[in-house]
Amino acid sequence: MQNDRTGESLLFLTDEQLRQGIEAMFFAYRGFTADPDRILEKYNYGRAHHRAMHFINRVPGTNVNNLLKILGVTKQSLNRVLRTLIQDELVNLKIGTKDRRERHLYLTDKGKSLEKQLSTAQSHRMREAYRRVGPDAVTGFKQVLEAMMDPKLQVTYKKLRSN
Amino acid sequence: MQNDRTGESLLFLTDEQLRQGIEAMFFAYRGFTADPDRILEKYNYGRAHHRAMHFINRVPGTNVNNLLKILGVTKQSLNRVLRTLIQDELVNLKIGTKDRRERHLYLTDKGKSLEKQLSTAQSHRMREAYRRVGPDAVTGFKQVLEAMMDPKLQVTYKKLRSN
DNA sequence: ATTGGAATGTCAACAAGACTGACGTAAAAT
DNA sequence: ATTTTACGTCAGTCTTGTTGACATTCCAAT
Repeated sequence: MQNDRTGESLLFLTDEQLRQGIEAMFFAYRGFTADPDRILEKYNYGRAHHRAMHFINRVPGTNVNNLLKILGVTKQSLNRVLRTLIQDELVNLKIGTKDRRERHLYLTDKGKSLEKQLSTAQSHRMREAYRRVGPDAVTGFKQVLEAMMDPKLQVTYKKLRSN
Repeated sequence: MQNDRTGESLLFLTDEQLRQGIEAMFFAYRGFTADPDRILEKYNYGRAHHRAMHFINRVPGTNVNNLLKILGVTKQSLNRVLRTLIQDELVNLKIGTKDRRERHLYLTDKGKSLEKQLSTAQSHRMREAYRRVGPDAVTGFKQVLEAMMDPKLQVTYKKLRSN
């Protein structure tokens, strides 16, 4: 017997249904990163560079500490990436005026251009997926993802929305 | 029939909406892997071991080549992981009877037990998320993820469902 | 029966990207 | 004056991915 798709049926979610969700996440994430990865390879950058650029673009002028919290890596790990991005003039440092210990991060025009290229590629796949499944599915998609986040990251995620 | 707002509203998908989707994937994937990662650490295994065990459990008796296609890594990379899993007696090899070049992979009882532990942890988070958002959102979630996969992986994903 | 190619394993070398630990410097806060 | 914070950096390690080269086994076609 099939479960009817009412609220009650969620109490009887099968292992199989949950496994499908797990596998969907796994395979979809591969697709999600595939297009930017191809572009990054040409410039000898990796996913770590992409993520840094994405969030520097999203929160221009962020300091390093804030970026660390968003990315969830160590400062040593981020520093390695930032160093190359600054050397290659994709990212600019500005020392804080109020607190001169802080470094504020900005994308240069060159950085903005690459970031645009990457996000366009990534968005394109997402836009296509959205188009195929329709707006209601998109709403559900975002709701489930948000509910799967760690509480702290959920807060971070919501804060980004209000920028 | 599709929602009649479909075509229209999607034409106005803003960069902002797409960016939110990108960030939701990024943050949610962190949550998705967080619980199993904590368990794996105790046994000195990594995500690669988890993935291998997951799919060996899912497709018992799979040969190496098939597993390689699912995982999308090189045989050398997989081999390193399999070697430790076999040494630790989590995975069993059986040489094919029909084609004796092939190695068929199975989880041992010990392997099944760890896999169960990992999938329980991962499913728990997903079940909670599903419960909070309701069944319609879950449907949308899976639809978008499926639409985001590379076509070949989409086929792989569907094949797994019919096991 | 021989041979070509497929499936698999294995060695070596390497790189990205994560980690920990330790240390240094500048500047803000107490 | 001292402590704390923000940031950078050096060194070493680990996982997980990569290429390339080579060996073994053995099915299948000639």
